[in-house]
Amino acid sequence: MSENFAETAVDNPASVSKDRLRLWLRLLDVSRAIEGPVRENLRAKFETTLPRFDVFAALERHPNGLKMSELSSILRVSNGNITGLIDRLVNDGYAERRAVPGDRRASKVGLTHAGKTQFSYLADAHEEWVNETLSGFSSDEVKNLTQRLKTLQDQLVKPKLI
Amino acid sequence: MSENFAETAVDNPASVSKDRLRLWLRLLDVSRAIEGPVRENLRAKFETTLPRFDVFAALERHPNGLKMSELSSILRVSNGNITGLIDRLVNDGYAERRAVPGDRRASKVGLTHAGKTQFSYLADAHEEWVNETLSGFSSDEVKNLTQRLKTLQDQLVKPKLI
DNA sequence: TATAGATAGTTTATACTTGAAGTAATATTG
DNA sequence: CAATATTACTTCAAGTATAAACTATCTATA
Repeated sequence: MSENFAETAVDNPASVSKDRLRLWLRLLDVSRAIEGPVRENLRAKFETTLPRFDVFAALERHPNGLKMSELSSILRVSNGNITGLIDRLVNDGYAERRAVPGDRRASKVGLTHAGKTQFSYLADAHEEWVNETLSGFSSDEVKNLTQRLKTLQDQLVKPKLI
Repeated sequence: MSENFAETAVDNPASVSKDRLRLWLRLLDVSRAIEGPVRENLRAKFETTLPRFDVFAALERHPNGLKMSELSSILRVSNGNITGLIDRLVNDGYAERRAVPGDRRASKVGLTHAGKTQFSYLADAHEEWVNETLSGFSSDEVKNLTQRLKTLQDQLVKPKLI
C-alpha cells in the first residue's frame, strides 16, 4: 500500500489541534462556571472580591511576606495591578508593606493581624462553597483530574509569537 | 472492633473537601497559565484582547446573531460588560446591532463582513497558539481530560449562600 | 568609582468587569 | 384594559487588568 492509512481522521495533526482547542475552551468554561458563584458568595457574604481573596490566600501561604513582584508572578497578574490591590488592602487595614533590609526599591507585603483573622473566615467559607460546588464529583475523580491538570501544566509550552 | 477504621484519612469528608479545593485552585492556575500567553499574542499580533476574541467567537458560532443577554450568558459576564464590549466592536466596524422584530427592547448582535474576515485570522492564529501550548500533551490525554472536565461541569452544583 | 544596565515598584491611559440603579418595552394579572 | 411585574438593555461608580513609561535603586564592569 502506498497510501499512509495509519494517519487516520481521529489522529491527524489538524484533528489533534482541534481537540487541544476544545480542551482549552472547556477548561476556560469550567473555570468560569465555578468562578461565578465564588465571586457572588464573596460579595454577598463578605463584601469582598476574588482578586482580594487571591491576595489574602497567597500572603497566608507565605508567612514571611511576599515582594510585589512575587505576588504578581504567583497570581499571574501585572505589577501595576498588584500595586492597586495592595493599596486598597493596606487602606482597609488587612495588609502592610514592610521594608526589605538591603534593598530600598523592594517591599515585602504581609497580612496584618486583622487580615489573618479576616482570611480565616474567608478561607473556611470558600472551601465550603467549592466543596459543595464539586460535591457531585467523587474523591477518586477529583484526585485523578487534579493529577492530570498538574501534568498538563508541567508540560505547557510557551508559544512563540507567530 | 468498635472504631470505624473504614473512614481512613484519605477519604474522610474533610480530606475530600481539601482535595476538591486543590482541584479548583489547580484548574484556575492552569487556565491562567494558558490564558496569559494567549492574551499576549492577541495584543502583540492583532492589537486586540481576549474579551473581544470571545465575543467574536461566540458570534461566529451563531450566524443568526445573539441577543445581548444571550451573549452575556454564553460568555458568563454581566450585561453591562457586554454593552461596552459591543459598543467598541460596533465602533470598530466589526459588529452590528440588528432590530428584533416584535421586541423593541432587544437587539441581535452579529459580525459584519469585516468582523468575519478579521475573526478568520484571529481564530487560525489562536488555534495555532493553543496547539503549540498544549503540544506536549498527547491526543489521548487531551481527549481524556476534556471528557473529565465535561463530566465535572455537568455535575457542578450551584452552592447556596452560606 | 563613574556609568551603563538591570531590577522593583509606581503611575498612567485605556479597557474590562461587576452589581446596582435606571429606562423602556413587554407580559401578566385582576 | 389598567395596574403591576418582568424582561432587555444601558448607565454608573468603583474596582480590576493590561502594557508602557517612569522613578528610584541596585549591580556589574571597566
